[in-house]
Amino acid sequence: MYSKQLIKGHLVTIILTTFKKHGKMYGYEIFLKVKEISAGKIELKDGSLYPALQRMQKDGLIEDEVVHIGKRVRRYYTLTKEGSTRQQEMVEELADFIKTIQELTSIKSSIA
Amino acid sequence: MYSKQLIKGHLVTIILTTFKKHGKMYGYEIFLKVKEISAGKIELKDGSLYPALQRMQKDGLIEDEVVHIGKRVRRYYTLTKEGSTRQQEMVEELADFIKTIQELTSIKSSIA
DNA sequence: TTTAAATACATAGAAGATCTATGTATATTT
DNA sequence: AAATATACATAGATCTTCTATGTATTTAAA
Repeated sequence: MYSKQLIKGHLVTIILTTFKKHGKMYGYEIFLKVKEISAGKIELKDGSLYPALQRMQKDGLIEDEVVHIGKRVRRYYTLTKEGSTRQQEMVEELADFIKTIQELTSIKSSIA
Repeated sequence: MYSKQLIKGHLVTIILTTFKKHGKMYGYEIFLKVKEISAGKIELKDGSLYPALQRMQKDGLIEDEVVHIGKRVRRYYTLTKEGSTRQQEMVEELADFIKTIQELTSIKSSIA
């Protein structure tokens, strides 16, 4: 399980990335998928997930569609084009960042 | 320049990592070093840096030493053992996390 | 020599994301 | 019948970082 701090800065990245792999998902499904594909390292809290989904929709990253399953309500979300672009940007930036950090800590760079 | 959001979650990691490379530093020096070694991609704000240093000291990650340079005051900081350990943990966790994220986005895993 | 820029630290208050805690219901399993 | 899983939601707290501001010295430029 990753630290709270780490999840904190990357909730949107995590959710967007999960959408990239699975097209259409509802909140609870996202929770399950993220847990599964992260091998249990990421367990989103519903108190974080649902507000995040609302924010992301407001920001135009995802779109929703309400479906009635028996007496239950399910709110399905799909990535928008903007959301897809954003996902790519965020992952690339993160990869670049960790590269920078790792260069700093390498033995080579600390001797040079 | 990395996005504000990205810096936001990793200020402490950035600062600790810079200490790992350079032993003893004062605030403004950290600002300069980080800017230099990140090739301008990270420019810490003093309003973020100084409070962060105070927090980190309170948390036992760094120790300070006040030095008078002429009429100026410089507050030098050094990594504690705990700070050094924390730095390693944070970088390792971040590397693991980005690996998880990247696995999710790879073509292979999205086809499989 | 006045002015601007760089050096050096600091704090107050705002903004924003996420967490904890709580609430409401239905469906399924024990 | 009770417990657990499914499903969504919100209020308020917390924490980090940002913006804005303040103070003061030193150096470079005009």
